[in-house]
Amino acid sequence: MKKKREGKSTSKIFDDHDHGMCFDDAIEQIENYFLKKNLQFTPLRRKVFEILIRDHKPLGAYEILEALGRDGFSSSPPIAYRVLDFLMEHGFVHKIQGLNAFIACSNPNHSHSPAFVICRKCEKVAEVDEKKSGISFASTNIENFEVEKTTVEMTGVCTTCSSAATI
Amino acid sequence: MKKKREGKSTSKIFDDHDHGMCFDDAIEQIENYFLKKNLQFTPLRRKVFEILIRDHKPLGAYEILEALGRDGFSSSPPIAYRVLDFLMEHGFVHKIQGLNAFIACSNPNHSHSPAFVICRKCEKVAEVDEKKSGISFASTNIENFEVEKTTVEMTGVCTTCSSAATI
DNA sequence: AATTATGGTGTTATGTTATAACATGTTATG
DNA sequence: CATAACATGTTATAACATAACACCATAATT
Repeated sequence: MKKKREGKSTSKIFDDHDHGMCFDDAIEQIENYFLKKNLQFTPLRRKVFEILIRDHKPLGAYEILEALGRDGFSSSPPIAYRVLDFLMEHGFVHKIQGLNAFIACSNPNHSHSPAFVICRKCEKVAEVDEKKSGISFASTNIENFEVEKTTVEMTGVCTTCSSAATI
Repeated sequence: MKKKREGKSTSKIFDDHDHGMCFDDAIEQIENYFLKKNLQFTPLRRKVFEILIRDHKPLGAYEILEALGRDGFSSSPPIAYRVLDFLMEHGFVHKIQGLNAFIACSNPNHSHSPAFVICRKCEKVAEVDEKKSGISFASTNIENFEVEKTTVEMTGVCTTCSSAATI
């Protein structure tokens, strides 16, 4: 059995960017980044990133694998997980813990501590920044602990879904 | 192969409560809550909660199942997952997404939006409130979206682990 | 040029986490 | 008693993730 990962939404936070720009910009950014860092932006890595950025929605590792298979790449699990780990290390992909899914980063230049808004009905996901989320990371500073990474996910229902349906 | 979920720490946030009190209080609280709500605090549910509260550390579902088996309960997966879902619904157990593990709530009276501090070395977990975490949920209010649940996890290294070792 | 090291990809097998579907028992209610 | 609602039990399988090792290309070293 398969979980669905699809849906439409007109909620602002999910649609407040130009997706065409988003795709081109993102590809260019990642290319430049890897060039500068002397890292290989191989066909496989490019393909995984393209799969994620073109849908601009969270995909499970096995969905990515299917897409890779359709495009002539190997589709055994380690392939996807390795590339995803690599892209996550460099901040171009994030994992949505609540969905066991992966999504292309919306703003590699900005926050390294992204927050996500997840509609549990349509499973659309928006990456938001401090101001939009109302969550302040400003003083994330805990006694006797060095925070390396923060996971912030807000699950709920977007207006589109809540106005459309029952529970 | 099995992941370890153990370790020691003297960091304040991990040890700033009296565990004896914690156990007794928690049992009493959950009993009262279920009584008031007319819900059954069955032997199985009690056992699962006791397993979690006595260790006071995150346990995987299958670790809980082993413990249940040792205590004469069934140890097939749905048993644990159902009870955990039930206890989570009522706020007595939280899931630590970053560890795929479950932990007893430290303060059922307080925040419904807990934040967790997770040491990636010893895997100790502390549930913290807004003030301690430096994260403010005060204005968590997103346009066109109704937030139902927040997940906040801060992963890093506690002082004990960082002073003890190499990476 | 041969050797070795490194990094990327491929493959098999298996480990780990979670749920579907259905059966059985138990308690509350009409 | 009948029946509904809830709790637990069981089997099977789905979904997610990693270990371990093989192969090939390119870079660095001799």
